[in-house]
Amino acid sequence: MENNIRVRFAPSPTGGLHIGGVRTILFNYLFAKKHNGKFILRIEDTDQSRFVEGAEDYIFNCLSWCGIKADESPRDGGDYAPYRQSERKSIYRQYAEQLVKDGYAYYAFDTSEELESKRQVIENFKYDHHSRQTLRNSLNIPHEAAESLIKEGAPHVIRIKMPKDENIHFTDMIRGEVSFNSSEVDDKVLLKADGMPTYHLAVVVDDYLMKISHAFRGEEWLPSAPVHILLWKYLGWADAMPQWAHLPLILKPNGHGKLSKRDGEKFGFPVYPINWIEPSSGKKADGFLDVGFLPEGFINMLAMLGWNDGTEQEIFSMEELIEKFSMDRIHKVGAKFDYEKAKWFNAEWIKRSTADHLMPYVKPVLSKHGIHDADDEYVKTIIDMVKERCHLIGDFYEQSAFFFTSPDKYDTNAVKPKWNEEKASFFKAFADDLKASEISSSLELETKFKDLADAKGLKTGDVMLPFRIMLVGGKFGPQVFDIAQKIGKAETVARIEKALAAFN
RNA sequence: GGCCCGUUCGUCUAGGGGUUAGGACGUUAGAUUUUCAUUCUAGAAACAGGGGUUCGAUUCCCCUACGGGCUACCA
Repeated sequence: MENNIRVRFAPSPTGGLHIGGVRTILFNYLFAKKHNGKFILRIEDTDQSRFVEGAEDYIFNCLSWCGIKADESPRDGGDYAPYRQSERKSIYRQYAEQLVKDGYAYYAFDTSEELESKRQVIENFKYDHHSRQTLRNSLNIPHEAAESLIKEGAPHVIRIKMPKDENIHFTDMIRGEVSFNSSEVDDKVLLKADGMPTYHLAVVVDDYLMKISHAFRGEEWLPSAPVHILLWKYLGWADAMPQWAHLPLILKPNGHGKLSKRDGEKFGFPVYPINWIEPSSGKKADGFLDVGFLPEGFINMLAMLGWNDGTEQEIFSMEELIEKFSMDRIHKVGAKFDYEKAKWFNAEWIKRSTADHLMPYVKPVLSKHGIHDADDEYVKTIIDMVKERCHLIGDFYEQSAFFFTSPDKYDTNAVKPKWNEEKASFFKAFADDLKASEISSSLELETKFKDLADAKGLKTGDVMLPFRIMLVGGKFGPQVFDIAQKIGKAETVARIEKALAAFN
């Protein structure tokens, strides 16, 4: 089915893509897919001073891990290439000049330093309809003078000339009617001195040229929406203007401000999908992938932060999200991030996943801890045995290491106080007994264990825990006889004998 | 400061003129698991405040308070 829904997002490769950005992208993507439209990814790399090498790859890696693929992007191509703003530089100037010619914008020659010093002297200084008459711009100096200044190569920017006291209103898909008074908004720079456009110009020009139908972005853009609305009008494209949606922000867990990149370290949870090396400090910040999230759990958690389908369902796959997604159920308010709940989503996904699906995630974890050559089928049965007690992928190591290696340390506090000669002799006899017999099921093993305990005049309960400690090392793990059966008779005997030596 | 957006358990949220205000995370207690986790059962826990409108307001309107966003030649 072909339609004209074209949704876009434009991340900037200036710093890692954090979860707020990913969620905005996710909502863009869900809406596009829901309506059989196209999801377009443009790269906002016009701020060269903050551009970070490798950051664009990083964005694509993150999205790929999340299972989000753009229909058009610098990587995937499309009808409106190029998709990097830096490569579209030549396009923007002509539109900025057109605005100047039509009287909607002007050249300004003030340097950043000059404006900065004004800001320090004048409280709440704004470049607006009041102050522009006193500043160095083409509205105040003769036309010819301005022209020649530009010819001489004098540094200049192009600013929008915001009208005085005009009511600018538009309909936001999430907030409904929103209105601003144009006098409140300053004369934003559209084209910078280096010839690059600012976001304000670029977003309008690109959205127009790329035939974008829906423009979704974070709530932090709401105050500059009037600039963009005016630009659509001034460029004569009012009829083609996309529908707007300003998505709520993700807030810090304590509610004080929007979640920032530094909060990961501060609060002890990841803020990036996959690990990101902060260019300024060289510090590596683990991502959700690194701490053991499944992409399904991550996406599910993000989607539920500010959206729900109106039922009590909380677990959604990407396919279900696409099917059930609707704009009118997106919240207006920012949501505080809750890492505990995030982990719960992940645990649910681990429990619901098959061993086959989990294999590629679990294997590297085991291998990191030196468990390399385990048989795949064996690992799969182990995964099914322990997955319900794992919240993060890394938990698979602690929960299953004893299936592969004999414990080196024992929780002796759990055994020692009640340890005695009788128990020692029971285990010795049990080990000897095992050596001499064929065991095929855990039930058979259990019966043998209990019978022997009876014969020795011991309560089964008194020797169960020591047995577990011998096999596992601690008070955790699945059914003890299942473990014994899994690791096999020889290994069970070996572990009993090894532990016996350690306990005495 | 100005402008904009918002406010239901600690957190994520459902609801909507008359409800015992529902669910989930977390938390507490209990059961199951002779361990731990899972699972199950039960409990504590919310409509920011004040004015209207109305027979009736958590729901609609206004004000206040509080929170968030923006206020760059950053996005």
